[in-house]
Amino acid sequence: MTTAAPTGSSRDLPHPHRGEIRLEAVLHALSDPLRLQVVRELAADGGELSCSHFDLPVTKSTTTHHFRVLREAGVIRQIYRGTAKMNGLRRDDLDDLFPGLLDSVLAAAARQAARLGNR
Amino acid sequence: MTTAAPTGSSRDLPHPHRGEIRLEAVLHALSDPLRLQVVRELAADGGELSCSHFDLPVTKSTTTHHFRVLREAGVIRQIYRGTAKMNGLRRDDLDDLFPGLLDSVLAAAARQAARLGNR
DNA sequence: CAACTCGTACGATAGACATCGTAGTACGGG
DNA sequence: CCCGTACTACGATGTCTATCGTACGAGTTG
Repeated sequence: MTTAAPTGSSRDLPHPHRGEIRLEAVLHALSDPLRLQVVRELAADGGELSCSHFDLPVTKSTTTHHFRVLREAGVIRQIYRGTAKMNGLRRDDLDDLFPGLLDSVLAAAARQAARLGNR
Repeated sequence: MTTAAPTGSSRDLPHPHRGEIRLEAVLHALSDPLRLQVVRELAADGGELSCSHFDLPVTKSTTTHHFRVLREAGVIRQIYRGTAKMNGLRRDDLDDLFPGLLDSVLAAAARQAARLGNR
């Protein structure tokens, strides 16, 4: 299935180059509750998750929109793998540009979730 | 008589209680370039600065707006001192709620400023 | 090929936000 | 007591954003 090629998908998605990632855009991307939740799950998983894995309380159109915001801000990397689109955190790039930032935000999110009664 | 009250000012500004500060609101407040710049200057100073100390490329109305966003997000504390309004970072509260977050953001901002040619 | 799944594109809409200008309020000093 | 300084309040405006619905495109599989 799909031979052994690296998912020779022809559909490519535009990602900002590492040097183009702006702190303000990253913070803005993370300031939305749904997007922050997505990032938390991606971080917890550590690997790649398909868009459909997330059960967000919005329509698919809106989900697409949020994933694009995350991708264009440089927070996640998206690649097509067959019919699914896989999402992964750009940990390497973010840690290189802003050391400790992602971990602090994730820790803060976890802390707040615990404080407010995580469910 | 406010006896030994600190600057017995009668004008009080509404601040969120420590437990009401939301991570998303903080991130959103910091995602604006002007507000991030203000926070950086406040952090660098360490103390309190008046609104008029900042030379932002916007009108005073807009400046007022940005300071209110920062205050309502719980990032800064504002108090009237005579005719001036002094602004200070809520380091204690932020560090307690989200340890390391503020420092990471400040470090990231400094890093990006250096990378993009700070002037 | 046809059907199905996954996700996109586009258009619409309501709300939020950054910005301004003008008019007004609070304080302190001459 | 009047004026200047510092900041606010309000209204207007253009832009951005989150959301939806419907129609479509790309892959996989029967």
